[in-house]
Amino acid sequence: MLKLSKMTDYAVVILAEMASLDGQLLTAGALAQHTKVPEPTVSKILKLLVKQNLVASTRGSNGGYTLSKSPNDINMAHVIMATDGPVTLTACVESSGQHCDLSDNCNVKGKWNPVNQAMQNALENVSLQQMIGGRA
Amino acid sequence: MLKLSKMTDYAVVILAEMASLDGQLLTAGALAQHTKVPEPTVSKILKLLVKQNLVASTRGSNGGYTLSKSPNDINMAHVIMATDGPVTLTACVESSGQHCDLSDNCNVKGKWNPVNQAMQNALENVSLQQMIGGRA
DNA sequence: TCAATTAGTACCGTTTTAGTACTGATTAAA
DNA sequence: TTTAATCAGTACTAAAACGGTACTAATTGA
Ligand code: FES
Ligand code: FES
Repeated sequence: MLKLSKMTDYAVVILAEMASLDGQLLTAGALAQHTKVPEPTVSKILKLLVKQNLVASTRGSNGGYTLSKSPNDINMAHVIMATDGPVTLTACVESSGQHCDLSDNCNVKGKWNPVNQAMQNALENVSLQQMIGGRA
Repeated sequence: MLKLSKMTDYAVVILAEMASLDGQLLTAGALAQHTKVPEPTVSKILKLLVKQNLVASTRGSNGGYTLSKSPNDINMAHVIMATDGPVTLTACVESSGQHCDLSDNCNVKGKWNPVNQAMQNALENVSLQQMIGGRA
């Protein structure tokens, strides 16, 4: 249905909360309370975001999470990559690595690539800062 | 994963085949043979496309399907609408009609709307003609 | 009447997704 | 050194979405 997963939706809400309290080290539990997203899910998402270096974690007692970049430098394409994997509109997009059954006698082979790229670009041009209402 | 369904993928392949044989009345079976898409699936997709007035059907013996518009006037957003429903990136996009659990204290409410619109526009600007390789 | 063909609906099996649970590693503080 | 808090990683389960199929009804030309 050309939709984002709930994970991505949640991830943006969580990131937005972190941005609004920038600099603070927040635990998964605290973020769950603030955002009303179930805590185990928050934890799961934060781990994914750490892997993409969108947030930094501090382990141990008094640990927590904080943004590892400025909200201006975090874009939606990157967040989606973290939670849902790369943007690949169809199985036959080059970057997908997958093989399409129809590729032998397909009359639209490769034609999705530029469309896919356009989507990617559009998402890269939306920053977390914009998602929390800022202009820049 | 921000991907299109296989249905949409197939639909475009089928439409492209129809475009390349423009004017001819083609049965679901014939299109299945040409495209290698399983026939029942072809039938299902054609029915969806008829509902959106992208193809016209003729019933009865010697019946079949044909494009109801020029390939220039068929765009990907419309095809996606036929096979997957409207483009709604997240549950909280205005046009989705759905209600988001987090909407009460959500700090990114409504912020997906322009992004969603950008996607929609990008898809509207890709015609079937372009998908079959034509410039215009 | 008969055969071809689309229309509509309903169903099932598989895959994907969301959510949960559990164990292990790290760190600060008592 | 012990304890408690916290993140890391993995594995599992339940629910939803999706792809595919089957079946019946309606339409039309011969
Ligand atoms: S639909 Fe996959 S290669 Fe064309
Ligand atoms: S995430 Fe749904 S309203 Fe904000």
